[in-house]
Amino acid sequence: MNYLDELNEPQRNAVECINGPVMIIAGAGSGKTRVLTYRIVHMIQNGIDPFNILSLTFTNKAAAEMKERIMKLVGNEGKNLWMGTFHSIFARVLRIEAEKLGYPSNFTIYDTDDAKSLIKNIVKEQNLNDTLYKPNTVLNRISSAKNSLITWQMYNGSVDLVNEDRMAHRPAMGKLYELYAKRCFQSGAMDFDDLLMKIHELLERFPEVCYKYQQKFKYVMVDEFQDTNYAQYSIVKKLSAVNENICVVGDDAQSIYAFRGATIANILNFEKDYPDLNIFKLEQNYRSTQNIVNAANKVIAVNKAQIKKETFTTNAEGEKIKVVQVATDNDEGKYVADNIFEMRMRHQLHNKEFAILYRTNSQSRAFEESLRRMDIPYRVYGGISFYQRKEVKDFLCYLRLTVNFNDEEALRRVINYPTRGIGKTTLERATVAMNDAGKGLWEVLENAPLYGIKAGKPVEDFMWMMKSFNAMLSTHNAYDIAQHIGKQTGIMKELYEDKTVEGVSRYENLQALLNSIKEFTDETKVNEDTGEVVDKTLGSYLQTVTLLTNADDDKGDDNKVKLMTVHSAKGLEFHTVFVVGMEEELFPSNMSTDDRNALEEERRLFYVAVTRAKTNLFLTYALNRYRFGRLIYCEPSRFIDEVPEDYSTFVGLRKPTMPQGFGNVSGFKTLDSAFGNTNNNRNNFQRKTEKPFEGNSISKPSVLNKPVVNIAPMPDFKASPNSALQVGQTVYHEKFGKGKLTILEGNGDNSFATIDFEQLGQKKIMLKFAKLMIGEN
DNA sequence: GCACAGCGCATTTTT
DNA sequence: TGCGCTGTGC
Repeated sequence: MNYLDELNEPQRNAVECINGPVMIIAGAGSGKTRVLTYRIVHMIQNGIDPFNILSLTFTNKAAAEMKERIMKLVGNEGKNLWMGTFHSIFARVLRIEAEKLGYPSNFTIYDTDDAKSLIKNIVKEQNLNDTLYKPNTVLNRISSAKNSLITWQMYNGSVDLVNEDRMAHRPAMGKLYELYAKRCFQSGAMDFDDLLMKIHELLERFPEVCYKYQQKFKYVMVDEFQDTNYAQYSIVKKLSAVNENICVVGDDAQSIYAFRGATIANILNFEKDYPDLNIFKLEQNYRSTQNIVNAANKVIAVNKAQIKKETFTTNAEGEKIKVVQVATDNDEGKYVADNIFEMRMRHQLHNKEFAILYRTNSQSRAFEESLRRMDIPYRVYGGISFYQRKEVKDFLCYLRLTVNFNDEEALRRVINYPTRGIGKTTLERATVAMNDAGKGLWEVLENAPLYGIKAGKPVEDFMWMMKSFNAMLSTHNAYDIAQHIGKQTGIMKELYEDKTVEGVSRYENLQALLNSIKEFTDETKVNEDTGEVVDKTLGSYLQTVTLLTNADDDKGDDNKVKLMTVHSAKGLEFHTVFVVGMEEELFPSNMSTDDRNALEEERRLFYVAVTRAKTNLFLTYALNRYRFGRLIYCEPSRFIDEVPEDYSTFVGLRKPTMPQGFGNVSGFKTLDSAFGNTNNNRNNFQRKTEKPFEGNSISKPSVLNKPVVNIAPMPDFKASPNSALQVGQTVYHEKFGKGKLTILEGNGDNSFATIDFEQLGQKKIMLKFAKLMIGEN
């Protein structure tokens, strides 16, 4: 069968348009991967050499899957494609060209933990306030500079940036950037952002190198274009400047990584940069029911910033989206587990067809408990990856140091692990000497007397041992060296003898790591660029390993319910999806509610969550939730309101409580009232009510977030400054009317007022959102 | 150098 | 709440 016949018209047009600049706007579930795959197949079948095709993705997994699909269609030729993540592809190029930039070709890649640890050290060495200069804060600042291709020299030369830092009371930021960059360089290390910035520098400074890769990559494709940052776009643009065969695929509605420097501006600039651009829009959704697609469209339409597009589907109308209110986070867990149990039986579904999606990882606990209690197998995604585990990282640092003595972070990590009597003082003195002399830590320790410090026998022994490891590099493969290191350092023995539960698991983890290294040395790999067999040295192994993440060792086929953040659910689909914790402050996150762009990103995130569902979608929220150890009241998320009633059904499981507002007023019915229970007792959410999934759902109330009672309009409502508020005052709320302020608590953005409203009773209100006007007493 | 108590602080994270 | 970091006491 001809692959072109499997495509709808816009899909086919996009596949067939292989020359010149192309932009494919692909709505959720519109068959994007299929289009990308077939487009490459189409190129190859039209005589384009796979060696000349570069295809960039965001995860190794996505790349691997696509490559596999292509190889099914074109055979082994597909192996010659350059397909991978931005970082892995460019790391490969940088290995070849590193020396031009003054780096060793076996440079180390610092992961985020290495970077933070280095920053922490620098902040300490500079005697700076570590609450002001938190590693995260500093790294984010440096990272966003790098993502915008701003070097430390440019940074310090920019009046705006320097001023910004001064205003934020962090005047040393530019200096920290400089020191950080220099230390990385000295360590022969690049962080993730460097992999992009340095490639750009390479192409910019060495025209002949640039030309070489422009000739090589005659066709360039970029997936998830909405998630690229400025640096990535600049690189891609440069690479394709000669042939201009560049194809980008993305969906602005699914841009959820702006917080990491991704910018939708790239989509808009693309249209500007390539006036003869061919644009294709894939708007037919093959994944979800009409109810889900329509609801998603309505939700995303609330955003102001977006490219116009309307997805549609010819799928069945489907069941309505269930909006579920429960009393507490534990009830939410129970509700979801009960429903999975029930639906599994009733519709013959597998565990793996269910997903529970939440905004923050910490929400997983309640669900884990309830799933365990019902014996439903599940898997939690996210959290720390295998390679970030302490024992794994420690071991990898030995390997890193063996290959690159200048790798300062690795050196610091292992120099006294297992303990060998090299203490803080030695390292502190060496650090001072290192900074004075502008040399690396290894060099200072190696020539300690030269720098006026005593290193001592333990240091000498350690360095001698490391050199002996290093000497094995040319004679032994990665596995042999790794095993030798495990023995020689005593790490394996130490962990083996630890018989605690954690100790056993640590030992197993190291065994797993060793196994994966063995796998690496056993299988023959061919460099896709040159066709030569990849060597099995430790250096080669380390090149591949740093860029792997937990998303890559996904055992996605297990038949288990999947628990993950909405972010990590991107690109996936499930029969039934529970989007849980649909509450203000949680989703949208409280970090996002005071900034329009951030809020719109949260909404796009919600859009991503909704569009993961094929058949059934539940949106659940709790009225009370334990957060940071306290029981707090929650308001339903504003996003719930944005899901039109035409496509949704409200399921009330517990009598809603008054204090949060949105209570049982004007036509709002709960299960209790549907059952004729007119108990009007407020605050009785402790009371056990009916079991979930008994199917007594009723129409979603229309009052959520809308004025609940007729309140006489207040002419000229003007909020008083929060600082002027006092307990006992009569205040006016824009929507809730007149009331008496009874409690004031918190401060700044976290200020709350409890107000006894004349019409509505007590409510706790966050001052950041609800401005109050002070009335006359 | 280690074990433990106490404090403070909490997003999301393809690389 | 629960984790990670810091300081104290052996």
